[in-house]
Amino acid sequence: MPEGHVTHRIAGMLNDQFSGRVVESSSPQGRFSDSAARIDGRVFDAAEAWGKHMFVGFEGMDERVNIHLGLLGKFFFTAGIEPADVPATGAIRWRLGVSARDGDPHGSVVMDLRGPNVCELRTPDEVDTITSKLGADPLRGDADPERAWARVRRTSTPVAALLMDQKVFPGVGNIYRAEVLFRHGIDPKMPGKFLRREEFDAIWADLVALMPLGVRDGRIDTVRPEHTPEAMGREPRVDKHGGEVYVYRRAGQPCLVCGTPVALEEFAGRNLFWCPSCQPRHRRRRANA
DNA sequence: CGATGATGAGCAC
DNA sequence: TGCTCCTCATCGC
Repeated sequence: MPEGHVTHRIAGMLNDQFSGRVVESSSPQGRFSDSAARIDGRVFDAAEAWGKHMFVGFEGMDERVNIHLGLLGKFFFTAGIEPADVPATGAIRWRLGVSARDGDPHGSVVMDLRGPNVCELRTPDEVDTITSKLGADPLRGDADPERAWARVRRTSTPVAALLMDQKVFPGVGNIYRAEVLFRHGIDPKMPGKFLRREEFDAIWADLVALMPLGVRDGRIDTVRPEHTPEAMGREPRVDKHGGEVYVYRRAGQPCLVCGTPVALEEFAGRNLFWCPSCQPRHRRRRANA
């Protein structure tokens, strides 16, 4: 259930909680037996996030475990992973590839990984290959927006597709895509080459500002102060995705800004949400290329 | 109690 | 573009 904020949030939690600890690892479903066996009994070193990918390293081991949650994967921790819940001494246990039928993590089991797309060992070269194919991650301090702009400015690909392209905006997923386009009043179907530089800069700056809030809070909130439930005197959003948003999964409901029903269309196999009024169909513009 | 869909993405055609 | 894989809450009968 992850966009990049989840990957970065969990990498931070692992580093906070498990640094220097001996990890005992199993793969109850057998799907990730190789990875589990390789790290079993090793000392956790550090986890690093790149977009939606995570790399988990152990002392004395060049390879790292590459985890990608896909659409359905999720981490579970004992009782919210407060320090008090992690046994102070001895080995801690991770279960890589379990289901709800195996029960929630308990006792010395402090972390479960359910349903990830990927949980594989990677050599340093393989890690480089993966990360070199990703664009500049707005959640990484060293991210250079010129890499994304170089692609955006010269393609007829719609911005809605570019935002989902991990080679351009790694870590961005369906929620951040819909919300950032809404926040800047941009037609999702606008070709990248029609995006003005100042619009691109505003989108990039917004991702750099918004995504860390998702990392901090563990949910995606994108509404501006004047559109919060308190400010508008409306009921808060109740669905379990949690965050207060403008258009994501609000098809048919009135736009929080103008009241127009939020639109929904299947686009490249994914649900695309937008406000037809706040994000009017683009007029042809001078191309950037 | 089966069907559905969902914050993803690689691959075949 | 469509199929595939993964999990499980939610929905309709």
